[in-house]
Amino acid sequence: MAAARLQFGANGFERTTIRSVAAAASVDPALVMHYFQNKDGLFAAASRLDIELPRLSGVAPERVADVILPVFIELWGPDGPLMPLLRAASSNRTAADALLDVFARQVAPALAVLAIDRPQERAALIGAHLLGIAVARYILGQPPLVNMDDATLASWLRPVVAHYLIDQAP
Amino acid sequence: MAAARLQFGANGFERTTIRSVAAAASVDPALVMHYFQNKDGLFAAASRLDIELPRLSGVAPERVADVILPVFIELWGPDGPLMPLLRAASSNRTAADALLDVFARQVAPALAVLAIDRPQERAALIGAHLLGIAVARYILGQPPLVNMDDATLASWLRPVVAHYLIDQAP
DNA sequence: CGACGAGTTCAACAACTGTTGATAACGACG
DNA sequence: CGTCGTTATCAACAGTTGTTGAACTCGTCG
Repeated sequence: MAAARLQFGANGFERTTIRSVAAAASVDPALVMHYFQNKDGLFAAASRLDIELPRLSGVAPERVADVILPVFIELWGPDGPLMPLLRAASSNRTAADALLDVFARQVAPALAVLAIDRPQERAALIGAHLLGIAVARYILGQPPLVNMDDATLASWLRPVVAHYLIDQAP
Repeated sequence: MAAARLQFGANGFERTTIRSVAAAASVDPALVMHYFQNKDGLFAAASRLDIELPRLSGVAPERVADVILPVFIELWGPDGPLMPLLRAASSNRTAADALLDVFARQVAPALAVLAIDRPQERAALIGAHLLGIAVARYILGQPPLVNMDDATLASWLRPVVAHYLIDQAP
């Protein structure tokens, strides 16, 4: 399981083979098939996730970025549970849907309680921004974002998140 | 070439086979190999891109979003030339580096002329946000973003881009 | 005509993939 | 003791993939 998570997260779905996962676990490939029937089964098990966000109700909009960012980094970081899904999602509809589901079920509602209107749109925009930072920072490895420390990143994001939550909709 | 671009963009690197590209072009697979030596060669040729951004010098920061967005959509959209690279980048270091190169050479300088300081950081944040919207809208297919029309999206982005360009750095 | 080179096809190789069925170890339990 | 279920391994299959080298077509030029 740990080996599968590691390889799916690092290499994506197609480039991780059942054989390589089994080898990393010092186990026969057929054993992996015995527990999870499919390669899809293995992937599904490896990316099963029950993330929990901090309660946001009562948090001032200007502080939301500071509350969210640590959780965000833990989830999306190189070893975070969402990395396999994100890597796979770019060429796998099922993984993409799983990601959308996580967002719709857990992230959007948490943000929506603070939005003054159009909660879905506002949450989607915040989510897209964070997603972009995850891709740029952890997949592409863009230097300015990799080198930026988390506190600075939070400072940049603070007014943007607040804008998306409470500024007048266009 | 058109078939290759289409398939790389829709399915990513690993899931497009030389055989399927050749078949789509009604051609023998060996012919594809004859022109581009490798599958990598084919991919490189398919994602060779010389994008051109509109000149931004003189544009008011609040208008930058409106100027950039049409170009952005054309580049990152489902059939845009950057989609193959993005899909491949999630499990392919070379593609990721190619994307970073495009950004560093073409996008960042265009944005940097308007930044009041720390141009790399500011450009990277804007780029990450747009990247996130591309992933959420065109790869994941997140409903609120898919359904949002471009003008509304521009309105949301307008103050954010301006903030990243000219607001005081943290 | 004959040679040539570009365009194109054919058949095949070697490697790797997901997947399967048979089959061992082996402790638990009656 | 014998049986059972779990844990594990082995060898092998069928399909696909990137890649290769030989060969065929055909218009051009000498």
